Amino acid sequence: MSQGNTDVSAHVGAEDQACTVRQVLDRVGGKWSIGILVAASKGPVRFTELERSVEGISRRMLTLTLRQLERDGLLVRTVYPTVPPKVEYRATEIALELYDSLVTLTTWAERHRATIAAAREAYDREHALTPTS
Amino acid sequence: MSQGNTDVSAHVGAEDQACTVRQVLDRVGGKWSIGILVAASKGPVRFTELERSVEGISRRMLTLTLRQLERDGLLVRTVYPTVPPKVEYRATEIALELYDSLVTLTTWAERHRATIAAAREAYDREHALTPTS
DNA sequence: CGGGATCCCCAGTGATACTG
DNA sequence: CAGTATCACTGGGGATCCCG
Repeated sequence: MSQGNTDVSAHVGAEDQACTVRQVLDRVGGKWSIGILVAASKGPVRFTELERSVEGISRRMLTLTLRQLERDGLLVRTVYPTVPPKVEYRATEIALELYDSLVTLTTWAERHRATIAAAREAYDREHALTPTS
Repeated sequence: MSQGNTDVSAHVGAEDQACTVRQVLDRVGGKWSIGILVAASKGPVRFTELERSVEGISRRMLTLTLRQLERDGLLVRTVYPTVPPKVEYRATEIALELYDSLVTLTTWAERHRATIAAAREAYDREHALTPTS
């Protein structure tokens, strides 16, 4: 707290920040959370729509992830008691805000994509050389 | 190759964004990555220092995570061939940039901490009600 | 259609001991 | 000091079947 940090009134220390970040990561770090969030951020979406759009997800994981996101208040589940059951999932305000924040990470990745690729290549080469160099 | 723009205003589709975010998440989504990054962002740090500062981490996971971060070019490993071996880990530029981006997530979490807590409580209550209402 | 319940597998992780 | 090696465990996630 020796330094005036972001406008957020909070003056969390580095350790606390790490902790807070972890909380977010635990929330959206799941293998499918982001995909679902993305799909739902474009408007209400139905279960089977998600099943197709997220691509690769199983029914089980779709349900589980949906429940988790709903529990955290990132999605709203609406059931229409029609003859063929119909359920819609809608992203909440905070989910959309979160999505915006995630874009920051995307830009970071875009910016340094080449750098990271180079670093990996260098690392892999250096660790594949025959010992007894 | 088809894209040569540096300004991230690029029009990546939602699906691509989800994919990109996942890449970042896979990189720092590990249980210990953030903690190490935080510790290393404050200046060069030694192995045992990390072992103590990250608190809770095992030698094995420290090594593994360190290697992964090094491979991705987020950390630089420097070995001093002194009598007692000495190795220092230093966060790179892009790691510090990433850290900045992660702060965005922190602020999000701070802002909506109460909202999320309330959502959870509501969800849990609603799903614990005695059947046969 | 939209799930819940069950079984199973394996990647990630922890604990401990050994080495240069 | 800074790792590496080995073993054992856990739970995240896939597959499948069933139900309202």
